[in-house]
Amino acid sequence: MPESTIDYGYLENDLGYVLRRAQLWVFQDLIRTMSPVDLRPAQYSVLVIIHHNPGLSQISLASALGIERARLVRLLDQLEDRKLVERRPAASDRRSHAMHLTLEGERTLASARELATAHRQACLEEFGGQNNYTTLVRLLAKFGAPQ
Amino acid sequence: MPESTIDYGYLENDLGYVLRRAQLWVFQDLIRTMSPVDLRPAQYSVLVIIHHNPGLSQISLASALGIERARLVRLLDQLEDRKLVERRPAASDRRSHAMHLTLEGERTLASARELATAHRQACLEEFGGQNNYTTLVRLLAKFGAPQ
DNA sequence: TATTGTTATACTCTATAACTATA
DNA sequence: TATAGTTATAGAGTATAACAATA
Repeated sequence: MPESTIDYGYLENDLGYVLRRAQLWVFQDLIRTMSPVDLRPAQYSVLVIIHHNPGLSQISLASALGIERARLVRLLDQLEDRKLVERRPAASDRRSHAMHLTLEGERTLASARELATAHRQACLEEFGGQNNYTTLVRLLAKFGAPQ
Repeated sequence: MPESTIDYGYLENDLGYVLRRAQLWVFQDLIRTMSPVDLRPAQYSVLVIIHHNPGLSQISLASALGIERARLVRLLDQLEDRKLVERRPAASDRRSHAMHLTLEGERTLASARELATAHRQACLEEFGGQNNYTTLVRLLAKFGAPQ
């Protein structure tokens, strides 16, 4: 039975359903385009946030990414094993770590950024142009955004 | 260090990042509002598709949902254990199953539908109105949609 | 040979609770 | 007491490969 005969009911007007389909597509394309630097979406976003906020704590980082601090620990373990990030002792609070990118981390992020350009272009084309893309990002940014 | 000092860099203009944040919010709200009928988003969408396409095969169902057929097996096992769906032998192809909702499955879906109304209302309010919601769904439906 | 459903495996991600060392 | 980081566990979801029954 071909897919074209499927009736999606009200699911095709369900925000959760279309969000999931879209995110699946975008993440798969991101994973594919990032494969030369071997970064998954979560790892990439960790590097971006640390780059723009050197010295921030793990709890701030987890909050910015919208993930649990327990999940962040293993993410950072992997990136630290690959010598891309560093946990340094925080000056003011000895419980806390100050997160920094290593030189290689900065280099990897720079490469990732170039690859991200190709990914963004793929999204633009898949989606139907700059205007729709911009509108979409603007509308989505209102949801669950860290204030 | 308060979150308000975080610099998200270009991440806040990254489609994958905002998609993930939005989906997280919507799914969490959906899980919360569906808790009286104990259905997760994937389970709910299974019931919806079967209801609108009684007798369809597992492979068609998996394709409609954008999940692997191996993943669907366990989803259906759970729902069948709860007597919400039935795998019946397909008339034309003895390899295949014809999926149906039980009477209790139809009742549960009807309850879920009513709860979904509250969820939709929560999304509308979180997001900022019917117009934005409709625009968003329309733009997202172009991504990775089954043709 | 190819397809449908199944089983198995490995990995990612989410959600929680509890522990330690500091505050 | 509360907080930052960690460890452990359970479940959900994703991605593959292989298998039996059937086409």
